[in-house]
Amino acid sequence: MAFADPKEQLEVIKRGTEAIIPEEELLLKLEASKENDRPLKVKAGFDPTSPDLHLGHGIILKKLRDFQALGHEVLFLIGDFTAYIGDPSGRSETRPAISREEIIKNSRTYERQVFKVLDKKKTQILSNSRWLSNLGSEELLGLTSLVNVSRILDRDDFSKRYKEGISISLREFIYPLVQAYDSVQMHCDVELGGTDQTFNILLGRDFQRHYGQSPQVGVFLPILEGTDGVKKMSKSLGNYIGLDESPQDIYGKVMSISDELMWRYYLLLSARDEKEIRNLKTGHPMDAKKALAREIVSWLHDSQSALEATRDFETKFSRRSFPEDTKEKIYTARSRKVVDLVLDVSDSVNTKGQAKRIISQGGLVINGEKYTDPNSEFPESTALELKIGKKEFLRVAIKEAS
RNA sequence: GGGGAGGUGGCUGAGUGGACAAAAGCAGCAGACUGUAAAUCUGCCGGCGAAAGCCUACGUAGGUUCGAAUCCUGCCCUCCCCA
Repeated sequence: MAFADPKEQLEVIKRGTEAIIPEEELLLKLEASKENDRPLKVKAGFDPTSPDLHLGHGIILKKLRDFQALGHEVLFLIGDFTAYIGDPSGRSETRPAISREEIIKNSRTYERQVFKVLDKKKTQILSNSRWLSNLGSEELLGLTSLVNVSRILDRDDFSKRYKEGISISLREFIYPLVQAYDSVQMHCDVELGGTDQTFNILLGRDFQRHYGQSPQVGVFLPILEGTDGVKKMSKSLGNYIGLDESPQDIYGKVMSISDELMWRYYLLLSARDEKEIRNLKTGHPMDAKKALAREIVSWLHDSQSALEATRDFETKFSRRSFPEDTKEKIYTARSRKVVDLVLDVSDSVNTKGQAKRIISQGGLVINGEKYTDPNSEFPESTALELKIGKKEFLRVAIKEAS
């Protein structure tokens, strides 16, 4: 296929990135690629430490997608071996160990989620255990001699931990080395990652050079803040929006971010150009937020689901009435108390204490009526509409216990 | 190898024999307010129980005691200093 003009390609690639190191080299690579009619190999690696990818990963996937649209080849690396080591990047403590089974399970879910964004035909999925689990100690030692301790301690996250007297395990020092070694094995031209990956990705350049390869170019993307607006989006902080979540959940979570954060999300996740965004800023913030939520849902699902999620949200919150596609549940009445009803039927309530708390604080509405006494009885009807807290809506069919 | 300091609820962190299901802050949840939010305010925030109360929990395993997060011993883990 014919590649576009390298300079134009570079412009597309640059959009939304934080840094390209070194930029001139990328241009050279793009030129060579066009000349030889050979696509660039673009790497991005994710460690399957949790079953869900989120919008933070989404930013990187989007950029990979850009590369694909320009005709390049994406090597999507599942860090099933590196997950086992635990990436210390940006961490203030050692990652908890994760079991093999979990890693395998998570890897599978990644493959599915990734293709919500990437073009299957231009993507190769690789696992680094393929070469890392057979890496001999001799070779590993060879890698360790390529890096100086002082250089590794220069890293912000390490030096901070060191100064604060927080433990650093030797295995964490190994992590950047094997990530860099991945690039050697994969012969990458480009590696994408968040800015927290700077050290690891640049180390890949040194390693490739050492192995006689032309060093990869690092393309760095901004780190997305989580829904709390302060910390980086991550599963362990619980402030994430998963790529795999339902349209309703994604929509709702986007709507729950602050106005300020919304503009950051626009910048990093929306396809809209600056002019459009500026235009939205003059309107009502809620409309802008709805537009963003809708855009993100249609990106991860489709426009039909986005429309439905919009409607659902409006009935639920703006009009505070019952959504159409409410979950239906059957409750086999072991008692007539509302606490038991809530406990058995709700997905979000797990203990009786929690059920009592929600009820006594006014979070339970049955058929439009508030129930504040946990021990009161629900009405004698075979079908009830429950609202539990602000987010959970249920239609419950009552079945008498036999 | 030697010496010292520690390990408390999701997190930070107080508590040094009974008043401790354990201060305070953060996070979370509910309510009010609103433009969905955010911010703010109010309340809740181990489990079971209508309640009285019971059970589980202060790294882990034992012990002392009428009574232990608090004292003793072994073990595990972390940090600092020296070698």
